[in-house]
Amino acid sequence: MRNKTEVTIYDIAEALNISPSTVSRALNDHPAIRKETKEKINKYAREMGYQHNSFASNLRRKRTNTIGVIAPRLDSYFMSTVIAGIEKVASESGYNLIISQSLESVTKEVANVNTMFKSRVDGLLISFAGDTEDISHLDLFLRKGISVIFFDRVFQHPDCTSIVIDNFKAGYSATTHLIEQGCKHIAHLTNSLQCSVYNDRFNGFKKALTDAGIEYKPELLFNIRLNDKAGEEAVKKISTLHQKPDGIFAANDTSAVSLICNLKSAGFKVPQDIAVIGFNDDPISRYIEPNLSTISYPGNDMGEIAARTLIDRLENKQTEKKNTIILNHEIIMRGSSLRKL
Amino acid sequence: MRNKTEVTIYDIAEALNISPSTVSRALNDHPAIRKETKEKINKYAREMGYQHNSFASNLRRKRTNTIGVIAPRLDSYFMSTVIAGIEKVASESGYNLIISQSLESVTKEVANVNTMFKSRVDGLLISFAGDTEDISHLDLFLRKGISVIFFDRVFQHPDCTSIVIDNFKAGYSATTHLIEQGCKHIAHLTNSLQCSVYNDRFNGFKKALTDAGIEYKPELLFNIRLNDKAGEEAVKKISTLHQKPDGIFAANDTSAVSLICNLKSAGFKVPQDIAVIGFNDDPISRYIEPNLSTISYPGNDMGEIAARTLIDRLENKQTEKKNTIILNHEIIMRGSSLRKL
DNA sequence: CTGTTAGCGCTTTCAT
DNA sequence: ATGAAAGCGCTAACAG
Repeated sequence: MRNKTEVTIYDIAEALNISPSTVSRALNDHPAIRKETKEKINKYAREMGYQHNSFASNLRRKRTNTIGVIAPRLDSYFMSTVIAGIEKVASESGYNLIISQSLESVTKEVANVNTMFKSRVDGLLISFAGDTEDISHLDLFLRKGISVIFFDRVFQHPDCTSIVIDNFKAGYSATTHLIEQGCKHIAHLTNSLQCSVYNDRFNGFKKALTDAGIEYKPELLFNIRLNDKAGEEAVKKISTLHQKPDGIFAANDTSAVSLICNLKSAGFKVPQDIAVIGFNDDPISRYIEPNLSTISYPGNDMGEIAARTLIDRLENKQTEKKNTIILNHEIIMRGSSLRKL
Repeated sequence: MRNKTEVTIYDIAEALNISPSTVSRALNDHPAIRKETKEKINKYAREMGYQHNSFASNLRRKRTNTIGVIAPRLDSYFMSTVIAGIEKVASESGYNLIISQSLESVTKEVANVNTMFKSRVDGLLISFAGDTEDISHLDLFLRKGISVIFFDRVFQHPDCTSIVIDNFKAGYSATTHLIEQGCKHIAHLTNSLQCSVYNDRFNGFKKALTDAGIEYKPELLFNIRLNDKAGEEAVKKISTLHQKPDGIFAANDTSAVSLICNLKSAGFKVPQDIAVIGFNDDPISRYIEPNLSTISYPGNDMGEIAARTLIDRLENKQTEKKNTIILNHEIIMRGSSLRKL
């Protein structure tokens, strides 16, 4: 497909009667090349339509200037802001990105990790699938000393920095907010607790209850898939309960919105009968009626910091090596939880 | 960072006392290698943790087995389904993906195209930014005979196949649906008409009006950015009109949903005062109240077909070379447009 | 400041 | 069915 007549540094060298190494250095802005020489070379290279061949370069330098990103899904609002943040920092620093999604399956995650390894990424950013139980699939990276940074859905590992928000505290805040609104019988809608973020939110939830003198009732913990069908299932579960909850903390906005819809269809008033708070500050939270209270999640910051941390390490600009970096969250109060309006 | 002791085909060759070429062939499942030899080599390679070095391979073969994808945005529901479709077909056929977004800016699009070219993708899939006026930035691809396929937001070009839905027909259907619901004074909310999809929808809109004996009124064409602020601006424009519209066809769901919210805040009843139909069948259309009528847009199919078309061409499995492939759409009727319910 | 030279790891023609 | 050898385009010692 490609034309055979690619312009190489040899062509430039020959035409300008200098050596290929000088051309290479000039093109890479090496300090030890005279300014005029550089200009001459750059000008000619541009004229000839020279294109840097990164394969040859990578092969030689044993680096790729590429960062791998693996996320559970790409198509949530939160994740798309994270990716945007990563992309910004990476491209500013001259790194390319390879992005893939595990679709919440550890099997695909393992495959993705292997692909990233074969692509010889210089470093890896990863947020784990919901059913990932251990991180031995990262061993091939860690054994070779290739940097791996976790974000959002993390595990504890001595060699890997994690970028997170304080999900415990956020879960605590969300629950406390419902309690302050007069809720006494609060349910929690969440995914498998295997996943760090959900487990932390759940623990924050429990602690808030305890601190308020409310007993935690296991039948009010709904473990379901937090997608757009979540509300349906949750309402089904609620209908089987003698005492209905008067407040629900949903661990993400997708499920919270679905929940509000289904609660309304089932005849519950939100927030009068049941108050709802979500998690993520997804734009949809501003369209549902009543507008959804939620926890804002700084996706952009998370992406930028994750990428910056990785790149600093790649370039040995290590500041202090922290094991966990915790970002701030905020609670956003809207109609769905404001019972005393 | 990387360990120095990468296992190469030379290491394997030496250990097994055969030539590197045989190892290379065996690893690539070349037919002219004895089965036992292959097995021996594969076994040893696995044991030694051999990893194929695609840079060396790419350098030598002058192919990358990589497809580039450029989209205006990654974070819409529609686009994420397209990407999912592309990824499925590409990975099934052994191709990697490089994905980037133009963020609706032709400047960034040009930069992305150049990056893709430097990355030496084997082929390119592209959907254009809203302000792209011509496609001369693709010349460096076309001049070298590298395949480019357009999807969704397309231009006409003799060398490039376009994968689209029939936006004219869809715009016609959407408008006709409003007319059938009794609307006589219909507005159209759309982006810059420079963009193929919006222009076609607009023309369908106009034709439907004409066919129904309704005069097209330029003051009912609202050219604005179709984001979550669109509704606000549209309602502002509506408030300046003597005769309010009784139906609005919005060219995407994001703007339609924002519009419904703002119409309601402004005291209009939807659909009684103003009926609304959107475009895309974004999940949010099922949450807004009343639920949004819309046009379903087969993102997954579009992605799969685009990738398949490109890969077939890369591998010279060209069936008939079509210039445009048109996918079917469907009209989805929900509450927001159903005035006679 | 610039040139010489030797690979990086792989594929592939040509030869056997 | 296998091997020898050349070279993809670039970089980086080392030498001057």
